[in-house]
Amino acid sequence: MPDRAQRADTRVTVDLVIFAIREARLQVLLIRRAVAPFEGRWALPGGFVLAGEGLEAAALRELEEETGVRQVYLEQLYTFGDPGRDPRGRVVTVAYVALIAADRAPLEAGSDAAAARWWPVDDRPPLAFDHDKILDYAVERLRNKLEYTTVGFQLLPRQFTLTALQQVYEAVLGRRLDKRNFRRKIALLGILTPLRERRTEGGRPARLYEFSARRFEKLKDKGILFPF
Amino acid sequence: MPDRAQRADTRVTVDLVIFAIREARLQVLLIRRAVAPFEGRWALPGGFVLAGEGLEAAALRELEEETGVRQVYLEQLYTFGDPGRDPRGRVVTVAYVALIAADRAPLEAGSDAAAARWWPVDDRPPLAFDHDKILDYAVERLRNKLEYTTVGFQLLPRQFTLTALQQVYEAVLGRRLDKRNFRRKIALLGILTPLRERRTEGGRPARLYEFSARRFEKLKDKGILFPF
DNA sequence: CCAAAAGTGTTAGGAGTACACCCATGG
DNA sequence: CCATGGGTGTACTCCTAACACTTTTGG
Repeated sequence: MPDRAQRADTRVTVDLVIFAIREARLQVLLIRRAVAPFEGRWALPGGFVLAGEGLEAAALRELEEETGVRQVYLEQLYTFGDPGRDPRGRVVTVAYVALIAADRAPLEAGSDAAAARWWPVDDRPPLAFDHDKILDYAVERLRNKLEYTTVGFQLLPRQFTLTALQQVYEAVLGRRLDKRNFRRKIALLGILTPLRERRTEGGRPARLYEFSARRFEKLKDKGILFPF
Repeated sequence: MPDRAQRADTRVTVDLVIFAIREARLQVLLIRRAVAPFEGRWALPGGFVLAGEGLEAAALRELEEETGVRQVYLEQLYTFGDPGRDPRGRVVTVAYVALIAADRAPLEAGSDAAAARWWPVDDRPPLAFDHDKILDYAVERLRNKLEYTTVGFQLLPRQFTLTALQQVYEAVLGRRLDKRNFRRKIALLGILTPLRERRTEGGRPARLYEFSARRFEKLKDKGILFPF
């Protein structure tokens, strides 16, 4: 039987990988650490789980503290607990992924001196702790989930154009998609409600759409998904 | 800032969902609890993570303690940390899924009085703690993974017949598959090495095969998977 | 009338599904 | 020779991917 020293208590944190599409790229919100260890390095936002607080509740609390946003898509990613991942002692962290719509992303990309800013995931600084590993895994999961769920809609405002939707897929997957094939497949799913129009930059005005969760429920039962 | 009482230390456990195919059914290894809470109830095997021990290392250690097997497929499933999930206090558990080949599954299905036995997942007793939720989620994940990875081979001995492979898929997915279509798709993947023959029960001798990991590596790069 | 982005169909190839009979062995 | 499980091919449908031009607006 393990004695008390062996099954020592452990500190548990949650870390957040907060994604948004900005400037047609997949970006992640990072915090510059003000204290040791890794002082001055960029890191994923996160913090300790409080007594009597659920893991997801802790993640939501941290998310609101960092960004001010609520009611966002949040999903548990993985739990990292290697001894030595935190030089201060045994810390197990439960990583979560949050997706924020572009129009709700709170922070402008500031100067390098800012304490928090968005970074493109494929053009970012080295991170503190094992956060590079966590972020890489989050990107991989997001790519996979994009193909068989509706998480892509979480990265858009409520009303959006088909081009904007396609740009989300292209930004996350990191490759171009064929416009006609993309539109046909989306249309085939029948989960979008067309609205009125609105012009944007440059050319011909684009029709706006809304995601129809009701229709999607029926599709999920049939196992119909997002094959891009 | 949270004070000491708020970010109280927490005990961290690992719980194991150990699957095997026995009697052509998907079964799970359960332990009868000898002590409170939930004394006499069946539960997933598990235990505390030791000081200085990684999470996966703890899972492997528990697995070997329970079953004596090593070098099995092991994958982190999800982390459960609701306050109140354990009446003794705050316990966060990291759940793992292990897959054991039928010929390495150590225990015979014993009497009800045994401390550990295999149960069919769809015909099992109610479990202690939140273990029903954990097990249900594990089954769901296994079903999904079966369709786009090679985890199915982990549930078979090194040498197996195509019928045995098909039975694994049928047991996990819970539905019958067409024999000709199944064989064609497996052959198309080209990841099996045919061996010599061996008869088994009843009729015509069946050819044995081995899984060829080398060939599979190439397929993974191309995104070719298991579409059943 | 020019620039800019929106919108729209057809074709060819590959994958999935449904389906029934003969073969090799042991007893 | 019979019981038992092993092994094989075809036809139809549907999904995927490749591919280029016209339309609508603002300036």
